[in-house]
Amino acid sequence: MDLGRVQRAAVGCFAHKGFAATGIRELGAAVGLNSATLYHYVGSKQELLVEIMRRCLETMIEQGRAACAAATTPTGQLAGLVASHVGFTATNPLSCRVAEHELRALEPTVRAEMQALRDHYEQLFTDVLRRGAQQGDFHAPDLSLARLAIMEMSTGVAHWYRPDGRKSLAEVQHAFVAMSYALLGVDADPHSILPAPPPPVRLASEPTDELSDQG
Amino acid sequence: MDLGRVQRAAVGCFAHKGFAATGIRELGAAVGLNSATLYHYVGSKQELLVEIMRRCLETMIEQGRAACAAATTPTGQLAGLVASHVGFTATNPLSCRVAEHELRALEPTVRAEMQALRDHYEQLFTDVLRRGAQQGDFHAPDLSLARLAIMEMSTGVAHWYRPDGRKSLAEVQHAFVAMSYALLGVDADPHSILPAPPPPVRLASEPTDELSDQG
Amino acid sequence: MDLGRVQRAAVGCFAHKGFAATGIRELGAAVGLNSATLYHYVGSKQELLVEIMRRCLETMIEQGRAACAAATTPTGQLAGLVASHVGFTATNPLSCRVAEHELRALEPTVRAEMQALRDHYEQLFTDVLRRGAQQGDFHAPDLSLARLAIMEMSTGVAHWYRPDGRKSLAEVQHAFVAMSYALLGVDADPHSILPAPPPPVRLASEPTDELSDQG
Amino acid sequence: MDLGRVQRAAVGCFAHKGFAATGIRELGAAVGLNSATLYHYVGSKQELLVEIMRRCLETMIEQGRAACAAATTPTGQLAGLVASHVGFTATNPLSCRVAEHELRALEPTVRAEMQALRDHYEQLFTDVLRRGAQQGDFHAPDLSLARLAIMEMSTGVAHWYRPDGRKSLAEVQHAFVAMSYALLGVDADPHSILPAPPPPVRLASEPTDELSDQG
DNA sequence: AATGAATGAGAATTCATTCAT
DNA sequence: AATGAATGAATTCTCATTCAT
Repeated sequence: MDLGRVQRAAVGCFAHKGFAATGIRELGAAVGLNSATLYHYVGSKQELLVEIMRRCLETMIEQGRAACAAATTPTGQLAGLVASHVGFTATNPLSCRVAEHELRALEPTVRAEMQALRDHYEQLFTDVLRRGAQQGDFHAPDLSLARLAIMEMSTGVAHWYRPDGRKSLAEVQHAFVAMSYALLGVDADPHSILPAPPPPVRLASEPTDELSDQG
Repeated sequence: MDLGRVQRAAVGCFAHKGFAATGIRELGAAVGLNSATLYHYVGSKQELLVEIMRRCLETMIEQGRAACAAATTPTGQLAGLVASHVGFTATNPLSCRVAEHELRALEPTVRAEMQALRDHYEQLFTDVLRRGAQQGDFHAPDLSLARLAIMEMSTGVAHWYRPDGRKSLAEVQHAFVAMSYALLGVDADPHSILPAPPPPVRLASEPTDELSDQG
Repeated sequence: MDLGRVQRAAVGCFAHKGFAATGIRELGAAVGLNSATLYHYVGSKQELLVEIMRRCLETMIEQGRAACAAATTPTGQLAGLVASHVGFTATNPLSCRVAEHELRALEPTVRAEMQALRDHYEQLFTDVLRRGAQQGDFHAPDLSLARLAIMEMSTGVAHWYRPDGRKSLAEVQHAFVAMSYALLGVDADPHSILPAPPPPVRLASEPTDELSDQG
Repeated sequence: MDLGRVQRAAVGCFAHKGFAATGIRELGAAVGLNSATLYHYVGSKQELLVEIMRRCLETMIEQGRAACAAATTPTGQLAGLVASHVGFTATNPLSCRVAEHELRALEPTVRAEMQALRDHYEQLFTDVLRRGAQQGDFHAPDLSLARLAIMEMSTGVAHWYRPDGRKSLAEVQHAFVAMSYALLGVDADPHSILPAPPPPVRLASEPTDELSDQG
């Protein structure tokens, strides 16, 4: 029994029913513990959520930064960012959904902290887009609209991606890079630019199967 | 005092705090009623949510269908669908968010009903895309991926659009049609194809100002 | 059903079992209410205690001040104070015990407020003793020790007085004035000095019989 | 690590927060032990309290009896009893407060046992007073009232005495004997009668400093 | 001697809902 | 149309205690 299992059960429940609708007893049942025992692993229901979200957002930032550093041109960096984002989201769809939707469940202080992490992450995209536009690589009529579109469609991967689905992760990543290029009027071939994306990182909080998230 | 006000308060609360985290007393307070009095307007908390969601989804379908009927080519129909979707979402962002996120709060029976409405709505997009692909108007490497991307990015409008923002609604609609065309490899000029979109419909459940959704 | 009944039940329980050991369900049962219904009358368990204590202490101060004002000499004022204190304590023994013992159950802020009221009350005694000593009416070797002794023994009335006991309230009051005089070396006859003490004030929080404080 | 330290921590907590409001984990923390380890020293929370109270009450009885035996006249015995009581109370104020207030926390059986000890102790005072009255040494209008007053004011020492205070223990003892004489109309000089009181006994359960009773 | 993990019972409080007025 | 009073069920979290290690 370890914290990881508790987090996985929590993410399973939070993603499917929402934080507020998930009871602490339910979480205990999902890992086979009395609800009181959960408090040996977790300070409170809210702290449990915060740890999950923080780790998720911090990892996204790390991965995004690494992807930016791995390329030298804005075009390449954007490809890396999108591939990283899609890869991470597809690998940790439930954790990402929780991190996306449950900001509102947090008390103001921690909410601000988490919001800052998310803002920091989005800034990676904003910066790359700005640099690419300055260099004349991107030709979108409205850059900030394009950024929003790219981020929304990529984040949406969490809503439908299944690891056993019709397309491999690499294919999905490639398709989203191509779509991002299309949105930005980049005529380069994504294949030729995108470096082999690093293997996806799986969070400790991401449920490993579909068994633990029922209820 | 009427049902509309109750629904607007509810949508304000549900969108900002989530259905499960919103108390019935809180809703009463938001419209200046004792919680018991709410039950004169509403059968139960869940029914309140269901009515809101149903009206929202049904209207989306209506509008989507009308947009399809107003054009004769898949290219034009897609433009109409996207413009309609963006227009509706931007006009009713909170209602749309509720309809999008709170399916999970419903009991199985109604949830299935609502899910069916949503599926029906998405089918409008799927159909247009299929027809357009058959006619050779759309050239996306993966059509279903393109559909998901278009829907996610358009629905995302609910997350950031502000009526008093930098861009007019018509501009945003136009930009999203253009981006959809870009994703589908359509080289037509959206301006020349897009019929003047009908004026946006505002739901009775959509809060009218920013005052009622605090707390 | 009113707040008074709730307070009486609470004082009965708090006096006999202590605040911390008294459950909210128990309180509900004592007044014949579901525990949830208690929250219509009371903000929280702690607020219930605070209201009881505040009213008790404020009344003690009022009564003590009135007793001081009713006499012109320190000797007479002391008699009035002691008679008032004993009368009030004997009339509201359970409320007084709660006000005496449960300061520790309060959160720092309210505790400080209640402590201030108690200090204020004790100051009445301190002032009278000082004035009497200055005038040469009191001849105790140590005045502050005498004050402590007088207050402790008078407050102790709450621990043993029974309205149906062997002595009438007036007799007990008289005896305590006499004992206070003895402690202070006053040789006046209490009978001749003590004005007829005003009828004792009964708090709304004081249980009216021995029926409601079991459990 | 020994039982004494555990008892001292317990008395510190019980005196300041009350038995019911003190958690077993808190006690463990106060002595630097895991709460489970406490159960090597103590059978249960209640047993811990009982041992403390029993030892306290038994010692009071012993000391009181010895004081009575050390004098031959009721006047002298009373002086001894009061001096002993005040000395013991001032030396073990926290233990005495616990023994005084927490009877109510005990289950009926042990409560009866402890109550019997307390009754036994009070009987020492009652007996001396009765004998003194029979011999014409004491002239109080109401003897049982006088006994209550003497005991309450002496026990009250636990509420305010500080070893580093303005008066020495011997001075306080002497003052209380003198006040008792005053209450009983004894005109003897306490100085001439009171035998040198034995050195005060300190209980193993009495906290040794002000450090251990915080929290 | 010491502890981390575990638990059933119970703590205070809030919930959606009902109903007499 | 509106509400205060009422409640059973549920909430998060803490309790004293046990036990394998």
